[in-house]
Amino acid sequence: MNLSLDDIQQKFRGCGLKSTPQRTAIYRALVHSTAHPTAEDLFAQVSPTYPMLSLNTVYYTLGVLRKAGLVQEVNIGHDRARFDANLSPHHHVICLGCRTILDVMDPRLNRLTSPSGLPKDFEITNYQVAFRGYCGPCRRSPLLMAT
Amino acid sequence: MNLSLDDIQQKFRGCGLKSTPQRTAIYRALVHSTAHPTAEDLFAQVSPTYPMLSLNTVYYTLGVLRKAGLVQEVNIGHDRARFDANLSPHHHVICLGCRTILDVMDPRLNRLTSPSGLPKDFEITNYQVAFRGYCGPCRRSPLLMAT
DNA sequence: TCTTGTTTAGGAATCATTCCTATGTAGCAA
DNA sequence: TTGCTACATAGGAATGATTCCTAAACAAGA
Ligand SMILES: [Mn+2]
Ligand SMILES: [Mn+2]
Ligand SMILES: [Zn+2]
Ligand SMILES: [Zn+2]
Repeated sequence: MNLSLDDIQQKFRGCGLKSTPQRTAIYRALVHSTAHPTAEDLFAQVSPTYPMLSLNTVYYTLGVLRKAGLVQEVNIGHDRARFDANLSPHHHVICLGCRTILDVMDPRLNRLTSPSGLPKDFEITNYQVAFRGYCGPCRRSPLLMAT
Repeated sequence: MNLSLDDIQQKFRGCGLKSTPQRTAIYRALVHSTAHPTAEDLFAQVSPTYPMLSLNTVYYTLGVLRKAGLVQEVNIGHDRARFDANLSPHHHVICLGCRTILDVMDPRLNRLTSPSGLPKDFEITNYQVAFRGYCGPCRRSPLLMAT
């Protein structure tokens, strides 16, 4: 993941998106992260360089990028939304202790066939596997384990 | 799913849970549903028979039942929480139009092996496959399709 | 029956996200 | 280069699901 500012502007133009400093910075922070950050995480990361940045703009920008297909929302749990600029087909493993989300790129998981027992007229567009468990550090300090 | 009131009281006692009319009614409504209802759905369903019921109690009860292992939260999207009393290992298919959640019982999905590329000390406790797409009715009225 | 810890109802609080709106600006065309 | 216009931004208010708080009710065991 090493996109230059020019690459990003290129990408924005290709999608018919205006290129603004805030938008570029937010997308860049997301592309360079593998942590599946929240809107607030991104706000905290970009804020120092753009002190006027509003959290609202982060939400708006993420919405725009999502509609443009540059960003996906990772739907883990019903708590706060987390975002991912990694568009290659992949899956996730979530630590129930620290809520870390790791990418799972195992190609075997991308070859699941349509499941049996579906209504015939249901059309599946994609699927995602979510593994849950506890990472090493969280296993060693079980005090913090969530229910 | 045809649990009598006695069966439910039995089950509660087996888990060390007190048996109250509200708790029984809420669990019964959930057991008899395959719609993965929200707390408010359950409140609306049980309310007519218990006019004094508080939505708060529904949340509290669902929390108790979840901790007791009688109910699972189905983590689809980060919007409102939906609940499931079906404890047999199964997966879900979600219609992105009407947000319906259907059970997927295909046994092949319960035999996925641990994915490659995980940190060695990560311990996976379970996983869930979420298929997304559009059901027949939603495909035929694309006006309502969500982004 | 008495006691006690749990459960309930209802109201207030929280907090992520969305809505509203005035101002700013990117990108295009003259 | 300049001006226009639609889109973007900031900031404050509103929303809505969920949680917190507290007093009263009650299930279950002694
Ligand atoms: Mn990812
Ligand atoms: Mn289910
Ligand atoms: Zn962890
Ligand atoms: Zn549908």
